[in-house]
Amino acid sequence: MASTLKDLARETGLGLATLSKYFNGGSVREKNRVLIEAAVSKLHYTPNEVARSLKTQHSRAVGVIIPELSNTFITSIISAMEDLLRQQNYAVIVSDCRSDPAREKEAVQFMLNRRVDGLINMPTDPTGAHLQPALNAGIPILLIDRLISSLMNRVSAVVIDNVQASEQAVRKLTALGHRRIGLILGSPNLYTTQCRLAGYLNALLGSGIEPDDSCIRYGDYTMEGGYQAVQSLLQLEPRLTALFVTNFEMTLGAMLALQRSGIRIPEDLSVIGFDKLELFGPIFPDLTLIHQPQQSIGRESAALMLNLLSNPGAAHRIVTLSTELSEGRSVRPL
Amino acid sequence: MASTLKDLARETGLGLATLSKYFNGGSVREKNRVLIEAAVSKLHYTPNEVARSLKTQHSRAVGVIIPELSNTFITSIISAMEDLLRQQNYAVIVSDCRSDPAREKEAVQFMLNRRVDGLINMPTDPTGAHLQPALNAGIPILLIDRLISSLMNRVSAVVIDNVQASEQAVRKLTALGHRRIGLILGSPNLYTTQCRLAGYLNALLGSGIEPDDSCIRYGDYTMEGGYQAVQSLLQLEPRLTALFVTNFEMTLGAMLALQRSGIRIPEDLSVIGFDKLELFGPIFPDLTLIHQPQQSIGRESAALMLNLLSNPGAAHRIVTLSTELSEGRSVRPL
DNA sequence: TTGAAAGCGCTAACAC
DNA sequence: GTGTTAGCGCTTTCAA
Repeated sequence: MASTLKDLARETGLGLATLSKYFNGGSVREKNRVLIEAAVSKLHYTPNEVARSLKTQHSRAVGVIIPELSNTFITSIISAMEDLLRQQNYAVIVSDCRSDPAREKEAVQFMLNRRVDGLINMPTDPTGAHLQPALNAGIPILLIDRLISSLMNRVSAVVIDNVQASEQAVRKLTALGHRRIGLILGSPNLYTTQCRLAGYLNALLGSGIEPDDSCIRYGDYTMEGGYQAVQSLLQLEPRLTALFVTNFEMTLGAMLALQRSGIRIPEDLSVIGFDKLELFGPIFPDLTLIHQPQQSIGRESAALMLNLLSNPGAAHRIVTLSTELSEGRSVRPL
Repeated sequence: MASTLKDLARETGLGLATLSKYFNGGSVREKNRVLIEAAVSKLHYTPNEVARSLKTQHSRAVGVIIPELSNTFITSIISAMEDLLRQQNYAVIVSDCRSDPAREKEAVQFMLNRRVDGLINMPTDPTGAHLQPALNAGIPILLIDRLISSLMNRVSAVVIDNVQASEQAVRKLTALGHRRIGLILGSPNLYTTQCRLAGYLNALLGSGIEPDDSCIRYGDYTMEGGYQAVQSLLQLEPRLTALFVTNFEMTLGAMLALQRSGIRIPEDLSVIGFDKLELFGPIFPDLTLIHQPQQSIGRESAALMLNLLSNPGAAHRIVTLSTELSEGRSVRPL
């Protein structure tokens, strides 16, 4: 259907090598350049990347495997990433594995069959077993948001400093005299959950506060989970004086639950939330929160992957981005 | 690096054709099947889809070009779509053109260079000029969410019945006696904006109400836009008694503005919103709204595309899905 | 600077 | 059922 280099060769009388060189930025005689360009527009020639991929053994495609596509935390990252990758002529093949390890594993094989040059993965399976085939294939792997300890030095990663982010938030509360501080976390087996818990514990211990399991809830990173966690925490005696919620959806759920219980913020309870400056801004303008730089995560990921792609020998790196504590008016001294 | 059919041939002593047949579901002698499977696992063979694509002239990839990746209305559609396409072994290559027609045009060419078998597009350029190269290439094109009138019969589409959705919402208000009904729309040049305006006008005229331009605002489909539109509409004299907001983000913005102005719903104003049952549910549980079936849009799109892909001659179809009016408590008789 | 020719890994005649 | 072979559209030696 589409025209090929052969068609161009016939049209211009030139050889394949000359044409190929022209399209790959080599220098050709001026009069041939003109000849080629005329033929290109006459025949509507466009290079066939599939053939090119087969020959060069580079698909100029990267596979992106994520746990959820309809989550703006993830898609803002992907969006920034895709932008940079496509600028370098890399195609982004996405696969949403719905937080299902089995699908995730299939997705890896799917990507390998298509011979992607690299793999970017926000992992669902915390063991990283699904990545073994990609490691065998020898393509660069980049994790985002979540590390996998058993894969250190074999993959790169872009994450935020979860321990420090959480510690900073909780220290802010302890510094103001709070000692009964509630914590709402995601699923226990997630990397980010564990780090954010560690940061919380660090902060408490740093202030000589004995951690109390009854102040901690696991809310699955969903709005519903945040809502229920708050309802459950409100039963506690002695009451909490402060609360730290560790992702966007749960913060939303928690705020709604608090609002409906008639809890005043910060008079009755100091609250620090997580993520999405731009969305919370209009909805809860006074909320103090930890903000993750999604754009930077996406850009760093793309840059790191592009670097691994063009320097096949390059050592793997872990890039840790820091978060920002955005001060609102939802926290007050005890 | 990776092993090839040739390697398998050497290992098993079989010919290429036999191996190829085996991998494409043909029948081979039982003892050869065993032989092949042993060799496959020994050599870690995985078929090279790039080579296959070149040979068959089918990439088994579809390009998805959208105006925004960090928008859950869009990504819930893509998510459902990608799921079905990957099940049929189609790769989904995404490109976020940031609502920029120039990028959108580049994205089309990018996809064509990669020889995608089909293109799915939520169009930014309402003229459809960017799709011309894809039409020339003869690959199936599927529009989602927005039609392009000049391309009728040359592309397929999956849309919701915007006129009917809007008309239904506004008729509900007129039936209850409302005559001063505010309308908040997206950008004037968008297909959906025009349809939703048409539905509004139909409903008013059906009740003998003279439309009044001063009741209509264009809010760019953003939360900020919805917020400002409400502030502007609140100045009107005589006052509105009802309001219809035509997408998710603007509904959110409008509700916040109303809440902050101390307007009681439905006592002071009847309100009907748009989209996202599941998110509004927890936030504004009593809101009456028009709900678009995103999952169905995604599934229908995938099914339609798969059909076009396997029946190259198939005629283009426009699939119109209907919306659902979810009754809350934000509307009352005048 | 240019052209001829080989080959990337696969599929699909075709002959056996 | 199986093997041989040509060729998809490109890049890349190598020689001119």
